[in-house]
Amino acid sequence: MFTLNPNSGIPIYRQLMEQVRRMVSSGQLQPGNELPSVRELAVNHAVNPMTISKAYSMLEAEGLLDRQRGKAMTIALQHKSKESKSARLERLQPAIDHLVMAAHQLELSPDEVVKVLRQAMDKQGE
Amino acid sequence: MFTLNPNSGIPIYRQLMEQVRRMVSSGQLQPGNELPSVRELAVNHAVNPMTISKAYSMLEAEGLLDRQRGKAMTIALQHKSKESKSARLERLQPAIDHLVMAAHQLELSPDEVVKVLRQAMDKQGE
DNA sequence: CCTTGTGTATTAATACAATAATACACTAAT
DNA sequence: ATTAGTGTATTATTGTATTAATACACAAGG
Repeated sequence: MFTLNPNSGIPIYRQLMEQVRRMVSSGQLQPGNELPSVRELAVNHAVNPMTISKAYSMLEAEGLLDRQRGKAMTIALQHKSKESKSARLERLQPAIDHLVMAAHQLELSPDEVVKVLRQAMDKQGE
Repeated sequence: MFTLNPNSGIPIYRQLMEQVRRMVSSGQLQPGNELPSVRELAVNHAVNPMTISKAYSMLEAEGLLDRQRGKAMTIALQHKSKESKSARLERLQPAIDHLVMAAHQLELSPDEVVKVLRQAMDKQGE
């Protein structure tokens, strides 16, 4: 469900927070939906449960998640179920900017970058 | 010359290492070229000199940089001046992969992503 | 009731990233 | 020779990320 890379340099709990935010933004996670349990995610990704819990707690502090004792975390009910396309494009912007910077430093043209991007995006189911 | 973001989560010295590697890969930095001084970069980016030095030292350990006492770091002479397009595309791949993941989670289509990517890339000089 | 499953608090330990303030060895130009 | 400019080593300190091992309070189902 999530992609956590322990070697990317980005803290694991931040990777998870970003991905939950994005899936809520798109509506793949809807208000009321339960998130995977802390222990399940921890085992699946070979990570300490407290690392997952830290991400969940911070998302709750943001108001994105609801917490009920003894139950799984859920997407906060008062949250808009799907953001506009422009809002989602804004969330994409950091990844765009990073790619553009890398492409310029590598002296790769827009056409070349777009080509490999389309190849990567078309591999939907794999 | 470089773009260092202290809030990205990625360690500053790793950001710098990646960018030097890319600019050598493209030939924007050629064998024998001098890098900006540690102190200059540190001041420009409001960062500790030792953080820059750490990046330089690790790149020297990789064989990418040459070091002469009392002089600026230079791009290693025995380094191929420009990598092939396929090698540069490989270096771009992590940024592509990250963008693709984000786009899927945001449920943005290839066309939508390509559109904003082209807009961002066409802002060459600003 | 009891068991299993929620998230979380606690304490300790480890590792890493970054800063700060000095100091050193060296080069190059004045 | 002096000065300014290289990178680097050193020591100390701070903050953060992560792991580990327990333990707690609660919910839900048998």
